[in-house]
Amino acid sequence: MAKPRVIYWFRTDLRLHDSPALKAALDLHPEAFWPIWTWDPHYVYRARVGPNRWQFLLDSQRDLSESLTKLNQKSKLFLIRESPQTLLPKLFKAWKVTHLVFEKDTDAYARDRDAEIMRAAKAAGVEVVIRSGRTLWDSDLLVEQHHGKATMSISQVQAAGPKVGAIPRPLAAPTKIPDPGEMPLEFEQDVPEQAPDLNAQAREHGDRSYAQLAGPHGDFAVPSMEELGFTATSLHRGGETIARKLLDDVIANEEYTALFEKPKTAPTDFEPQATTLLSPHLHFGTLSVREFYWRVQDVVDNYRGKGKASQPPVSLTGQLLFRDMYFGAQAALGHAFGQTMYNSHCRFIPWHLPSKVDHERKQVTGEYHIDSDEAHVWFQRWKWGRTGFPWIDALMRQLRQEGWIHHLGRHAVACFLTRGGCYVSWERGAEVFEEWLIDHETACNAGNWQWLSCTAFFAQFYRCYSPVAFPQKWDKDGVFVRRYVPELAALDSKYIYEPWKAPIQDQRKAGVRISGAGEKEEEGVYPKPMFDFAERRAICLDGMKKAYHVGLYGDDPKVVDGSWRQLFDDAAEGPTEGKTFEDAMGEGGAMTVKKGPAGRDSNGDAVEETAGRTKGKGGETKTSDRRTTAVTKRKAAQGTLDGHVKKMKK
DNA sequence: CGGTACGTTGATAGG
DNA sequence: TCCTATCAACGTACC
Repeated sequence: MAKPRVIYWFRTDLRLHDSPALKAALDLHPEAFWPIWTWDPHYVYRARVGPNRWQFLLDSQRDLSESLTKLNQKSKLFLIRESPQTLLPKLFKAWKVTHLVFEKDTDAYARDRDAEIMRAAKAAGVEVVIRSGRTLWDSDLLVEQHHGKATMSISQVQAAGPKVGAIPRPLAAPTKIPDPGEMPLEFEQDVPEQAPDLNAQAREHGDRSYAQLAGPHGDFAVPSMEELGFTATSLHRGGETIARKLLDDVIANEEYTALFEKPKTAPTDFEPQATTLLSPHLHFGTLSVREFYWRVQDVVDNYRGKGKASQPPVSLTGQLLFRDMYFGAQAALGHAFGQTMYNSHCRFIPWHLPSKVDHERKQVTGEYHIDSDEAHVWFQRWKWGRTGFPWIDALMRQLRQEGWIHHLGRHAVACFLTRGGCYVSWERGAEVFEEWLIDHETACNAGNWQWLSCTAFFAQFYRCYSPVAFPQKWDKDGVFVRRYVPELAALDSKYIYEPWKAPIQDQRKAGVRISGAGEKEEEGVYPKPMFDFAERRAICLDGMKKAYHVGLYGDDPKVVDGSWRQLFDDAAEGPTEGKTFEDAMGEGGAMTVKKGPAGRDSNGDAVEETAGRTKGKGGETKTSDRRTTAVTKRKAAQGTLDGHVKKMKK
């Protein structure tokens, strides 16, 4: 029998410590061992990845590569620039590979990709070895122990997890690795199609990373930011070395580790932030989640200090349980988990700016309908931190610059965009997070957006975050706002969260004018709030109540074919303008993407929104005209309704 | 079936 | 500063 010639395919596990898959690969005692990374065009062009996450990835790859070289001078992370689906079959042959080893990835795209790779490996006579290592428990086994259903609450995870088994103690890092074999690349490179490149807007020039299979110097090196055309702004850097140092620092502080309660940490803290900043390392696998778990758990078990150690779900280990919960939901629901349409667990709410859907594939296309110009403006102002609400704007600017905001900050901006302000689809917000977060994790992002928008996991929509009151719990003087919205740095504390209330003299004294709608950045000017929050909150609350009463889910035939509109017609209250959109879903067709450009968003190239460039559709229906009028009237009535109701009750 | 307790992180008024 | 009840009210688990 031939001696094992093993490709170890790094993907979600850029580390040497505690990697079950890496251990399995080395336990084969390979004659040749190639640690590789395939530069996947799906990630480069079709996923939304902003400059700061690119920087974090390249950091992580370089650090791993150096660590591999320390174990064997001849080895490194060999980065090959081609789609794995086309590349790996060629490598199997050219390098006489006997085994392919990788860590299990339950993301919807990854499952499709890996199934294809496994078919190719079978055809080539290559044995595939897969190990779970990304979560506390194998997500598929977790689902199995939860009776084959999506894990939708933390108690379900706490019940099903132990049935899968005890969380394994971390494995040691390898102390040596075998030599790589010869690496002939005597085959054609399949150069990927760039378009559509969802990251084109953020690049300074076109992507150049596919110039050669082994990179511009033929040395299998990690691409540079320059090749990709990005400039990062974040100081949060990647790599296993940094991850382990961060973890050591957390663990060294026994009190912090043992007493940690997430809801009590301050979203307004910066330098240092109130939470661990380890999430991006979990995402790239530069830190093992099980190692994190046990290092924390050992501190908790031995804690004899003041107070009682905190417990899940608020404790540090509780945070990891949530991560496994979202992974379990995604493992059970697949592609549908990342969208409303066809998602059996996601409530249908007639949000503005709904996703366009390819009904053949039952997947969203990445584009969206502009059903309301007003909502679209609100969305853009939210994204770019110009809503006129300093708390929201500070968070969104911190997110763009640093790629990270505190969990409760994410709650604040997510609630504001969806059920507590703009009534815009959670999918729009999730896309912005996907692009800008350095710790973006598909499962957690989709899950958390569903949670905050009260479409799944959480239903108490009447608990609404105020952009004025909420941050004052931690930061009365608005130090956080002054840091990220420097226009307001000198404003008196009593106006810091509501600058529109500052008298002209106070504005002048602070060197800022509260004026305009934030169309463009102007020295010394901060926009007026884009709406009356109390009024919007009431309208949204009413819309949520109505939508909950109707009780549709994303996989309901009425949602899919557009006939849901009839259910909202008569008693429609609040923001059901969603139904004015000239969406072809109403005809039940899969033609949502096909209709020609026209309509009101044809001039809307303000949609710098990645796949945006939403081509609208012409042709308002009679119904929608009627609807628009009705809604306008209703809006006016409701603005005052909230106040009246309250006063009457008192 | 009915009632009740609970659910990681709301806002507000009042003690 | 910290605690409580109220606001108007969600779904789920469990007795």
